[in-house]
Amino acid sequence: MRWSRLFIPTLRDDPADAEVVSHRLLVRAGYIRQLGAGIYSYLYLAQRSLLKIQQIVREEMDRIGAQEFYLPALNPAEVWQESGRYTVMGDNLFRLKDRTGRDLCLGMTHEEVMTTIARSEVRSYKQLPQIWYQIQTKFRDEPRPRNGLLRTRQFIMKDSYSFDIDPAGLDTSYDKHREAYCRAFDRCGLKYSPVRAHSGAMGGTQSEEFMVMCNAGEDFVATCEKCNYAANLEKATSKLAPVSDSPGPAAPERFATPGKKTIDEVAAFDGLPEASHIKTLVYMVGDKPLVILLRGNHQLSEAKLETISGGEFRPAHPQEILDIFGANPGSLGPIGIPAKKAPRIVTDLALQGRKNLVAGANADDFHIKGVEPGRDFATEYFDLRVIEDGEGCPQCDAASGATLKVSRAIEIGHIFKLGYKYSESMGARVLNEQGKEVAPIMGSYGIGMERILVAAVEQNNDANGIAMPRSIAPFEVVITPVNTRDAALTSVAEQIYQACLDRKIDALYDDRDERPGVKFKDADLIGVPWRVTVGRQAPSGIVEVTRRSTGQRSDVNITDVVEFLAKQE
RNA sequence: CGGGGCGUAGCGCAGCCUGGUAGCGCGUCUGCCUUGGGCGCAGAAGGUCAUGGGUUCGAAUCCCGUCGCCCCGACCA
Repeated sequence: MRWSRLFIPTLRDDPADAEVVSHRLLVRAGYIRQLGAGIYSYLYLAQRSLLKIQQIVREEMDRIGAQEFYLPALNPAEVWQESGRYTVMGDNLFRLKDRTGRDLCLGMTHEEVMTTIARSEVRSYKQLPQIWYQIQTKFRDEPRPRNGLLRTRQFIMKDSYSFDIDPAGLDTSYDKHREAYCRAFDRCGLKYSPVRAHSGAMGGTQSEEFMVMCNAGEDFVATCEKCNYAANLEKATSKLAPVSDSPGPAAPERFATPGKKTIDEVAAFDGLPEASHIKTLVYMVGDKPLVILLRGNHQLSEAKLETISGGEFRPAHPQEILDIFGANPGSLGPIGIPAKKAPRIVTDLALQGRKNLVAGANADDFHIKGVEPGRDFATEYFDLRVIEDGEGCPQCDAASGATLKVSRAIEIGHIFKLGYKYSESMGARVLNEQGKEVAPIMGSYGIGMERILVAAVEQNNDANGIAMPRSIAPFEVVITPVNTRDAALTSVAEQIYQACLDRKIDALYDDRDERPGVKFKDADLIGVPWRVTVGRQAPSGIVEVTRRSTGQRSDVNITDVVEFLAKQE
């Protein structure tokens, strides 16, 4: 392509409304323009890049035997009502009505549509396994779109769905996806890590996210510095330093704590560390209260709560708390809850085996000391807290001193064993070898296309702009004659450009009548990985090749330059 | 949904407090010049000041409403 004929609207200044690097650079480099909140137009450069990303993903999906479909984005509401997600997804689902008043929605993923196809067409275990995928636009009415292409309301996703006759089959489909994802992300030039992920209330048995560590990310990942442990913070566990409690009294003792409500106020008042206090939280699961006990200095993980709550939950309102406990937040505890309420009490593992603790007395301005879980109240134990940076790795020997580091990350892909949720709820059935009707077991697997682009820019940029990995760069090479009015230079440039095309190298010919500085700046900004500068040495048969990522330059004979370029990364 | 900020030329911004008919830099166009890192000179075009209402002789400026966008939080298969 000849740059003089292209629409590449680069900007000198950063756009005012862009914060994160990738957003700023993609706008400045003329890849994208915003149309509305969370809605972007992908201009020529972004489209070229995204098409390359999609092609890589497509090739890797095809390699594992997956079959590409093209499915409707516009879905009848009934399909989503059947799976239950019409209500579960709440306001995140874009909803609309057609002229006759029928309810429709815009697909945010395609479990429902895929399952609809499977249930009406797949009859026998002999037809399984199947892996079906699509690379299409998805719609989500995000409460808060942000960070350029990172979180948008319309985006391109590769999503695939596997159907297997049994869990072993699902394992195979899942593993195939894992491999395909690693290959695809490697080919895209990303540094990423698969991490254990929270599988949500869907009842999934296993789930991994593919994460790219960078500050623009919205997710948090805990990684071990010494082993391969890596988990989403929603899922991460840790080893805590053991706490030895003094024996304390034989039975809990009530004491006055006038005006002390928060853990740190009570701790300062009674002189015991925060870790010797019990934090009491109250949630409503449906219309039933759930009491959650944590160590005073620990944080509740709502993601972990979700796996044990058995339903939709929310923090209890002050009035509900008063009704249950007869006391206000700040003085709540597991002992002395009015018997007729008898709420379920769950306790974080960090409190198991502890004694001589302080909890609220369920009377305003009073606490109880000498509390021992198990002895003084009955409870179930679960992992319920959010781990913190610097805690011990759950996988390493405690003696090794290996600690976890919490970092921000972008989720570029997610693989997920769905189980029977959709096949059950939507009535997909096949006959097994015994002639018995069974629900196929499903997996669902997603990759965010724009997020690969975003992650690539986040990982590969400098003060001059983007340094795109070659495999997904809009162009692989830019040929830059230093002076377009010098026919000796332009004829060499033209010749190299044509030779690149013949050699199937994606080349951009910067034939603009601009000063060299302008061309260099623009080439650096848009991130073309290789530049061939046709300048002062051209008359003696030499051009200069510059690698964008490192700035490294080599003088190359004009006759060799195309082969040289073909060999580089 | 709660909190904060912003909306003036394609982009970045000033002007608003203290009302008097809109300005700067970059970009764009024309001509000259220049050609290895956003060069220089001269000239030009380009604005319903987000929008609706109000106050006023007069509103970008003051008041009220609405819309949009950004950030923080809540939320996020």
